[in-house]
Amino acid sequence: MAGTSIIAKRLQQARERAGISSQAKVGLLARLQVSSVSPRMNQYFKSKHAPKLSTMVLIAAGLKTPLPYFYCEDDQLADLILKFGSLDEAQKKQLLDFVDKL
Amino acid sequence: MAGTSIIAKRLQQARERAGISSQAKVGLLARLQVSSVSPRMNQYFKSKHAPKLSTMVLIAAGLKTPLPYFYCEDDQLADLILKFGSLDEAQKKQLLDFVDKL
DNA sequence: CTCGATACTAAGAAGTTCTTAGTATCCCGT
DNA sequence: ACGGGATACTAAGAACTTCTTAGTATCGAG
Repeated sequence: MAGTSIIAKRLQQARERAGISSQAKVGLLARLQVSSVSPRMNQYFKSKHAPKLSTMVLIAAGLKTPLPYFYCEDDQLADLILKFGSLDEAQKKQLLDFVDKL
Repeated sequence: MAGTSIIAKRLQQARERAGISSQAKVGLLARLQVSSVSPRMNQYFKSKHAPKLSTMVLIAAGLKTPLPYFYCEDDQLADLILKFGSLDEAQKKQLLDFVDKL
């Protein structure tokens, strides 16, 4: 049984944000094997099992969401990670400058 | 065999930052079983195996480093995650306000 | 060169996820 | 109300991964 449920919570949020109509379709975007994608994704969404890292990399790519987002318990930091991913290079630099001056 | 080597790279950086003299001692801080901590940690540092999530949670706590840091490929974002962890609540709020205005 | 500490490896034991084969539930159209 | 399709969910064994044991290798200090 999976220890924490960080991944399940973030998967659900990312799915909602992307407006994906089923758990299984999240797995299909990650190019997981069609025949088992539905129970497998359900196991992740219900945190019955934790996906191994290489699987989580595929899912993160499929959802176009930074990998560390799915391992982040802190909601504020999760939000920051998400927004960082949408910035252009100049904005990223600005943000890093700002944090150094705090 | 482990897919990526994100974790290994971040473990090494966190270890150096904390000034810990051996791979095994990182595992001891995480309260891993003494008898197998040395090969086990070596497997993580060399990315022969990937620690399961519940183990990585312990290691992150032992190193007083945010968990998502160890799953972050992007160096800029890794840096941001690290620094976010050291801010007080007021500073975190300032940072989140700033990113929204970008 | 020897010692202690650290790094590393192979291979089987132990534990986990992944697949198969379903059932359950929800919602919509008739 | 009923049937059908889509989605959600579960048990249990197959397949695969990590974890443990039992070492060897390497490095630096004395």
